[in-house]
Amino acid sequence: MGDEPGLRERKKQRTRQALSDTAIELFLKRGFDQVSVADVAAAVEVSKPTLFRYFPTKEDLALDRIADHQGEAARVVSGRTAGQSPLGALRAHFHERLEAHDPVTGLNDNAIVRAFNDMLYTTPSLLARLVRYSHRDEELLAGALEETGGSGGLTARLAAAQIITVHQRLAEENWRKLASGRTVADALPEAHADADRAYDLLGAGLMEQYA
Amino acid sequence: MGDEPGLRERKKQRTRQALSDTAIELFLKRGFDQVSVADVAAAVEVSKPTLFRYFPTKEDLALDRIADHQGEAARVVSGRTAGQSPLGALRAHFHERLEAHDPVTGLNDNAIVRAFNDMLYTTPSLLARLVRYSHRDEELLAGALEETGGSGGLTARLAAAQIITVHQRLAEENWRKLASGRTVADALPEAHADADRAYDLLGAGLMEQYA
DNA sequence: GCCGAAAACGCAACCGAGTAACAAAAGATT
DNA sequence: AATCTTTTGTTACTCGGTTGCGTTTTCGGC
Repeated sequence: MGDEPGLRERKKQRTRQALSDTAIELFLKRGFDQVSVADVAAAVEVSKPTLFRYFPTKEDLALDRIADHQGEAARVVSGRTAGQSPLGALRAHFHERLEAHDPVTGLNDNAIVRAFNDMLYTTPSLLARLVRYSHRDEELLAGALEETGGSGGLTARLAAAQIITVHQRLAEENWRKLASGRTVADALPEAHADADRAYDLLGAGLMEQYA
Repeated sequence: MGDEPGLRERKKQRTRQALSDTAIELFLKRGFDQVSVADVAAAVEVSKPTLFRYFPTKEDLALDRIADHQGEAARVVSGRTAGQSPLGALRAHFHERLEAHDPVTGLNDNAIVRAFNDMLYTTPSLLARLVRYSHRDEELLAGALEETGGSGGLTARLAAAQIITVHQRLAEENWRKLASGRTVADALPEAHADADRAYDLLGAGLMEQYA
């Protein structure tokens, strides 16, 4: 019953990791569009078809590093402490991530993370792929919300869509702050305030402002 | 000072139209991925580079027909009657479009429109391109909302993002209804109810349900 | 330790989207 | 009619992604 991965599996993991690492390194150094998949394959000493056996598209090659965040929002809702509301849990979690300078919040000035975010937000095809990822996130979140017995399926889907969208815009806003040269320390209080503003809006609706 | 379009301009318009029409016809008949841009160019008796001088990507070629809806939400807000709230104007407008069976609502069972929507929602690259269109829509709407003096820039952007997202989900929901074989007449009342539900949610927030 | 089945890989050729360079044609201008 | 400008066609190329096929590598049972 020795259930260790086995040699084959370990090699695959290593190849996969090498591809992702090398790709990101090259992308950050020369720019996403200035690096061909053939370049990456050559650098890892692997054939082009092999590369595509690991990653379905060039974009996935670049986004692998953030793919494990899949379903985070759903997990936060499902795993919230008793007596906590879904929205409350999400809000608290976002503030936590902000405090931890989690790259997903857009608020992180590690050089590599910043370069990565810059690449993300300035490369249309990556942004498009990212949208597909968040679409999956949205479905998962909708599922989790429906579990709470809150309301019908449509309501859950609408709520999930709004929440995921707002997260994206908050991250984008934070990235913009840093892109204009500010430091994390400087922008952090504002980021918290923005998040509160966003969650107040999500919770209480747009009526006060726009009706 | 005769300012009529001139022969050259007229020819260009006609070529552009022919490209879009022929492309959509072929796409609907054989499927987006089963038609190459070379096929379209050949059918219009135009060279491939010429085609790309009119449409930057294959996707734009397919989406040209719906491109004129750009900025509709923003126009509704800017052009609302005095005393009407932005949210109220958008809600009323959506109900109107629903009643008119406007394709943008997803609720239209004309054979061609349905085939077009099916193509849209089942072709990832088209969906991705559509996302970019709505991103522009969102910016325009955010601008219009800011004009109303409602609130700060971030609030306007968040509100715009939520509104556009909700529109998309409503259209998707309506498309789903028809895709499962129902008729417009049958689904229309539900679609109105869904829209009201969505706008209630937008206006009053998610608090009642999820907090 | 050996051997057969699977899995993974490399190679080479291919397809389709999109672009560049330059020459040819057609509309506009005087 | 001669000229200038805009648009077009041709050819050839790059790059992302796929396919077919033969070869190597690992795994499992013996």
